[in-house]
Amino acid sequence: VGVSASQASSERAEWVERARRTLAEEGYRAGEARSAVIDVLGAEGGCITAEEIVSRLGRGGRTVGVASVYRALALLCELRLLQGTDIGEGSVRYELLGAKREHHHHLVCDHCGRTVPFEDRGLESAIEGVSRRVDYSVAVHEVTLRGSCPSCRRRAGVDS
Amino acid sequence: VGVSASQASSERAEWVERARRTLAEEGYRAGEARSAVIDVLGAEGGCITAEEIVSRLGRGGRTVGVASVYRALALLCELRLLQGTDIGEGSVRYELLGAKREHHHHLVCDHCGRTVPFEDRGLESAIEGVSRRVDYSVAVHEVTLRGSCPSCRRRAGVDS
DNA sequence: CTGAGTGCAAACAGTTTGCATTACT
DNA sequence: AGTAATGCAAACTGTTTGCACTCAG
Repeated sequence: VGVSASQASSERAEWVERARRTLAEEGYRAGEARSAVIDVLGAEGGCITAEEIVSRLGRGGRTVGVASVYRALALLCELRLLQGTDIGEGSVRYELLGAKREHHHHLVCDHCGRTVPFEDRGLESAIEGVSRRVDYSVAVHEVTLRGSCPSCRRRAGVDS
Repeated sequence: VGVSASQASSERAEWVERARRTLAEEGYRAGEARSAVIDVLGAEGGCITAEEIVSRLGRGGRTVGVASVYRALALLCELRLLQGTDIGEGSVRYELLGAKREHHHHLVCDHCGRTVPFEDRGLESAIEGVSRRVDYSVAVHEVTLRGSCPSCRRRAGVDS
């Protein structure tokens, strides 16, 4: 359906390794919190919120302060290893950025909140077209599609 | 540039009138706060945050509690007179919904926060295409383009 | 009159910041 | 050793809620 599921785990492992390397190269230390956050991001493959990371870490026995998680996320964004997008749920979801700089967007279920990524070449080129035409110089873009996921639609009868 | 400026004031006046009528028809009372919020929305033509409405009201001498503003906005959204979109600034921007159900999206300046609406047929059809293809049933969509507005670009030299 | 609507202040959620402590390198 | 990184708690922002008061119908 033009929808990409989560990346292969090899890809995610590669991201983790690249993140560590980049951090080191840039002179940042590998502290407990930072490493833990990178591990979770790698394990999850992105599309995750700060809170989800904190709770996942807590469950895994690694107690990490929220502040450190936010600081780690901010740093990874700054180093272009991660990108945060506000899908309008009140919290930001973070996506791994690969070398391929793939653009994907989000499909959000208004009922259960289930969020899945998708990508579409036609959409990208339409956006490129608009970007060229407007007087802002566009650096990034975000697209969110909202509706009902298959299971909520089935469960609730009519959609939306 | 395919960018629509703000609607004609007649259109906004029409919206105000329709909002009042709809509210009355649905059995809601026309209290001070509610009316004031509708007036501001009509005067601004949309693309405004709750806080902006509060401060605009304050400046105009009408003291309205934040809570009432949020409640009025929620009600208008429920009645499909208004649509809130989270552009990722931390606050939600509200747009008047006309009978024409026009789709516009946002161009946000990452430096000064200046937000302008735009519309693009090609983008809409690309989105319709994706919507048809995915397994969610898509009800609404939001697109945000981020970058530098002309004046920030001029002021800061290089963009983004 | 009477309850819908309002304002205030307190509560909340997500995120950020100050600061003393910890632990990479 | 020395400083970057961390954790805690307190601050902050945008939004929501509880509750007594008020005013539109």
